[in-house]
Amino acid sequence: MSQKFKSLKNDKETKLQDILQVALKMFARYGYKKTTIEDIAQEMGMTKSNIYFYVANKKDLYEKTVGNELIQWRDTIGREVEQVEDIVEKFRIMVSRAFEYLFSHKDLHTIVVNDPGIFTLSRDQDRFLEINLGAMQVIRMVLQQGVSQGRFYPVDIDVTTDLLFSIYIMFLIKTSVASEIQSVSRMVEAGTELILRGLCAP
Amino acid sequence: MSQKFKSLKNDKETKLQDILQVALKMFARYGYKKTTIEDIAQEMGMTKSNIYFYVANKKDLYEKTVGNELIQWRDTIGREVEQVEDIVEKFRIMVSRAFEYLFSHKDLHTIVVNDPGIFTLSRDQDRFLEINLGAMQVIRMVLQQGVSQGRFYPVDIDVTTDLLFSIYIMFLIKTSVASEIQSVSRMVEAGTELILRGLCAP
DNA sequence: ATTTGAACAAATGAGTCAAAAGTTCAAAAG
DNA sequence: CTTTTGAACTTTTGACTCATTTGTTCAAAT
Repeated sequence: MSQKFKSLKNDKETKLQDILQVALKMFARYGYKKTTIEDIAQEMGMTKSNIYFYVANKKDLYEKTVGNELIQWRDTIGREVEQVEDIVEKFRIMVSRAFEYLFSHKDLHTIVVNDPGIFTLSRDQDRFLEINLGAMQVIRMVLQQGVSQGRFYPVDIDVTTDLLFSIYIMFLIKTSVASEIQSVSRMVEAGTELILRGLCAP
Repeated sequence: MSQKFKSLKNDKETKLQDILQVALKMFARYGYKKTTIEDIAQEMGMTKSNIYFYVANKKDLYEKTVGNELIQWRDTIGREVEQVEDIVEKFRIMVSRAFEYLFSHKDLHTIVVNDPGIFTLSRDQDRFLEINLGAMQVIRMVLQQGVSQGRFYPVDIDVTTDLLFSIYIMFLIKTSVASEIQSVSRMVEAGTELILRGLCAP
């Protein structure tokens, strides 16, 4: 029975994932407003009322769709960072791979461009706070390792994590504005080296 | 005649300044939409049509009002920075005084909170680009001095100026969101020290 | 050079309405 | 017991009208 229960849950979770993939394409192509539940149901070959078996409402569907992508993004970078030995190199990889990921996932990138509210500098209007707290955890780990290894200055971990995450979001906002992508990547590079110099103890 | 011309221009400029001061109070109190040209004219003791002798239209009045404040802000900080000898202290003063200024000018602060578009990370939707380019000039000067004195690493001045200005705007956006003011000021302090360490050559 | 009043133009808010989209749920299907 | 459906219900949207307010212009007066 536990077996059956689990397999059923898996089926539901799998179909939800299918829905989220379809929704991702739709939202990227038409935007939130122009995409209807019926559109997505049709593409899935089901009726729109059935969508409500998987999500609570349209907004929930959208947030599950975007949130799903953000989680994969975060976890991918987290895994890649873990595999790097040297702490300075780890920091560089964390930054560069995070930006590369966004550029190579066009649907997510399009959604982000059309919905600037996804990245916000104000914590209390962050619709993906929980996910972002996890992303901050990646930064925090790197700082902690650097400090405990004696490679970094003994900075205040919490404040510095907030600071670096805010700078990261600032760059994401800048890259989300279609124009000026070239100048931003130069700024990211310069910023990474400047901050690494500021972090590293002599 | 040159004398007369000049005094007349001064009168006009002076009255424009009066209008901008009245408009500042009004816009801070009621916001852009709820403030009418008639409100301001009445407060000035003139008719609304006369306002158009000083400004082109309502939007122009608003931008002159805000722009005027931004220019005073920028110039005040610029003057204060000039008077500091030591380059590191100069950098610290530039940052701390810029934030203190905003907090001590409540009308400007209120307007900024109600119109988040005043501070934008996207250059091509910056309504005050010209003024902000001047503000960046203050940063650029400090960087140039630091580098030419050999106190700072020979960083790329243009890219680093862009970077620091973006971080500055990021902080302004965060402080414009009523909440979390305390945590932001700690981040500004931490950020200033981190960046100074990254800038300073050993 | 400044100011005004009167006239004109544009924007706004309230109200109506039908169509479209979102949502619920009892019953059917598997 | 899980999943799906069709039909009914509710909410939102967009198009339209209309009176009022607000923004803007300009010739004439100060």
